[in-house]
Amino acid sequence: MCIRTGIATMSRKLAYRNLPQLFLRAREELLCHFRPIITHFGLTEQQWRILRAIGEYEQLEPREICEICQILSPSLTGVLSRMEDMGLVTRTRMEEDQRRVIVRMTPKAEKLVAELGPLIVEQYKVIEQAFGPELIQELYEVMDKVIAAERGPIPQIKLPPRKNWLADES
Amino acid sequence: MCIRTGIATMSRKLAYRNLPQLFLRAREELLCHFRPIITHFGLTEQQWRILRAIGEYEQLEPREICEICQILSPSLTGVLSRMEDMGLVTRTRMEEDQRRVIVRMTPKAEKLVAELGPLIVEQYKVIEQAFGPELIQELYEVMDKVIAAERGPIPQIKLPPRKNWLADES
DNA sequence: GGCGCTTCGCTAACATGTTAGCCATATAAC
DNA sequence: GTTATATGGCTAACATGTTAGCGAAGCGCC
Repeated sequence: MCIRTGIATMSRKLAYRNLPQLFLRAREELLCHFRPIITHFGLTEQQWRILRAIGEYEQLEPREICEICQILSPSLTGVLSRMEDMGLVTRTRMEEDQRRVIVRMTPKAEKLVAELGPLIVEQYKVIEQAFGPELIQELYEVMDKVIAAERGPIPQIKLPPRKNWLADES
Repeated sequence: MCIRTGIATMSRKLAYRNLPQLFLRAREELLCHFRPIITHFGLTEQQWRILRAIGEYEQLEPREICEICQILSPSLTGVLSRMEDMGLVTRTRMEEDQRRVIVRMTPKAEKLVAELGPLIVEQYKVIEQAFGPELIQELYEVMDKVIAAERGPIPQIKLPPRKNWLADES
């Protein structure tokens, strides 16, 4: 039962299996327990992801944040400038390379993280108990196989010539 | 190596484990191989999800689509009206209950699905081979445990009184 | 019939996702 | 040195995600 939607997980299912969609569902199944905490502090999911990442590395460049937080560059531009306006981060151009930028936390953001972080950990423990530590362990292992595995490039199937579906009025 | 970003999977990692983020990554790891197919036909991810769902059930109401496709109601409103403009779906109010709506595919959309669907299946097989059928099987099993499991309600931790972080200039 | 309550889809306002492409800077080739 | 190329962050345009709340329609109760 999800907090946000109030929907008991899936009354109607799809017959076919769909891994990306399962990942989406599973993500939401977890996230809906963290979201209230994050929004309570006036942050968005992405803003929290970014703060947490900077907290790990002291400072990061936008490219690195994109990679670590799974945020595309054009999105990040907006998120960072909003966070700058909120007084959570600072952006400084690098001396050596005028293209690059360094993103750091402000003291205010550090205090926020110091207060928010432990609550996330606490909620995580609650969830781990509810799911069962074995399942959580199993999840980490199988997800690592998906993400960290060394695979050759996956071939892309050939696509048929493009048809103008939108114009087709038949 | 992801098609979209061109980034070899994760050069910098986070020390802490983060399941929601792992799900996000894993989802992208798969989806980036399907996205080119979907966009080739002028559809978005969500539009394709919806067409595929309607294809299963013949007809659906918006609520049901929201649940099946993991799309929130306000998003769906927009997606559906765009799809209506594109001539892919029709929306009809129910006679018995004037609040409710029935969404159906147009013949054009059916042709599109008939052409697109097999390509997705084909690409899926390629991916399954690359990942290894055992891993895929393992994924389905563990994801089912996460999603379909009967769990009691997960308690929400107590939150501290709200502080006005944004106004705090210290 | 009137009243409170719920459900359903919707709008509004804002944040983010997604694609394409621009511009300045840096780097490599010549 | 000058040119070509690559890189990093950015803008623009559109689609979707997210929260709050509205208005009409159904439902139960009196």
